[in-house]
Amino acid sequence: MDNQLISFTEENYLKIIYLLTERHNGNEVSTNQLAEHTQTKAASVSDMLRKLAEKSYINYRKYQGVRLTEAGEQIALGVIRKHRLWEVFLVEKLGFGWDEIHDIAEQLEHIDSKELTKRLDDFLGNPQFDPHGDPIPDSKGKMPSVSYQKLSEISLNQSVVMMGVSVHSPAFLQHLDKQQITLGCDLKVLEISDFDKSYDLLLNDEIRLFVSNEVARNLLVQISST
Amino acid sequence: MDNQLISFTEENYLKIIYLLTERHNGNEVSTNQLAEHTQTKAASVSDMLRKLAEKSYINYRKYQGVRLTEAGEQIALGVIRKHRLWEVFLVEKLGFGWDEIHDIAEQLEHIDSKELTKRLDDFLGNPQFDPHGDPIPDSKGKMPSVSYQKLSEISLNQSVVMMGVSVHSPAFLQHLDKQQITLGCDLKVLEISDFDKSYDLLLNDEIRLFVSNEVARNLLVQISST
DNA sequence: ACAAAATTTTAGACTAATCTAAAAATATAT
DNA sequence: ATATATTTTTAGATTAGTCTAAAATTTTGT
Repeated sequence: MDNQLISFTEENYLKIIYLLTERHNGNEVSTNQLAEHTQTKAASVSDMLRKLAEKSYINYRKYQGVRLTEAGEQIALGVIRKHRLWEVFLVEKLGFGWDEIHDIAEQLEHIDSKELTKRLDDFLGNPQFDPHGDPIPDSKGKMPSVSYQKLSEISLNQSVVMMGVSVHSPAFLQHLDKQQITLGCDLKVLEISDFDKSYDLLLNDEIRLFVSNEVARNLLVQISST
Repeated sequence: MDNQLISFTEENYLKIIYLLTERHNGNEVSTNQLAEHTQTKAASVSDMLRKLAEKSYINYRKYQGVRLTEAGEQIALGVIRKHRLWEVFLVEKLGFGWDEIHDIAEQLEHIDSKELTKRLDDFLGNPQFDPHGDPIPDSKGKMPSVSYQKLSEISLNQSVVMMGVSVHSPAFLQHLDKQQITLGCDLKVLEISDFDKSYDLLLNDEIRLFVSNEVARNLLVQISST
């Protein structure tokens, strides 16, 4: 519609490169990591990287991993923007659970229409965060700044607000649902077990809750301002 | 998501075969017609028809044109259902004009998630017709029955309700917008010119309006019950 | 520091969807 | 009714994205 020059597949690679770079604090992404996340083999990734480098979407030195160029990053951010806006739509307007939306948004993120994205954004009230707490880039590709900490880095007796998750698997999200841990809820660290580093929490000043260290490492929180 | 077995492209062919068959009152669709509507060449269509026949989505005898099987029709109706539901969404929820939605719906119609379609349908209030007046098949593939006539078949002094269009080009739709002819409006045939068969109409019992025979042939109407 | 292990790239092949050019079948027109 | 025109199919290529197997490069462990 707005852009005939880049394929569905290329968009996907650029998106994944962006997200993995972010996860590695800006370090290069390796071929094998990409193969894992694109559900393909390393050989296929090598081919695609050659192609993306040719089109100047990435900086690529053989055997040395890969980084997005400014052009590549803008495309990645556009795809991520659409993905997260559609996730908001699916949850806020259609009533999906946060554990059900990823695969649908993976499809919707490639719908190509600037006008649609703009109107969807307005329809949703220009949200800054998606249902998992991930920031939504604006139409210029600017990310809302976030400063989350892992719950596993919070000290005893500290109260925090639940702001996001660093794992998006349905299993993890459903686990949180079962414990009534939702975006925006209040958590206070009552005790950290010496034995297994599991957390004893107070949820919303009411309910005692135990979560494993695995859970604590994947919950993103912010120190309460109150 | 729900169906790995059929490609985007195959879905498109089946949809187009359905719509052309309908337009030809159930007669076979020719290779050249398909080439025109798929924006490809006859040779490519021949290949695809062989493939679709192999998968039992169509009945195909070389040189004799093509017709959908029950299986093919169900797939076509599913795609058409999604296309028309998304069109309702774009107009009713996002405020698009009826002339702006076709190309976006062409993309959205291939999003594969039964649950999404179901929830979208509910969100929109289970509409029976899209913004062009076309009927929306239900989840079982059943089309709401319609009995429209062309305005060009209506006799003098008859009052009718505007129910749909048989051409969806932005130019035609914008032309109707300019004349304030909208779905559901009231039209009375005041005079038909002997010279060029153009129509002198009364719109909503208020406004005199002249439309060409070309327009009259592409407006679908129903005799007013009042 | 260098052999072994791991990773990455290249080579060659496959599939889906498309194309052009040529051959085959059908339709048409005097 | 038969020559001509039109339509459709086949043959042979092309491109995007993928694969396996083998070669090249980098990393790791002692």
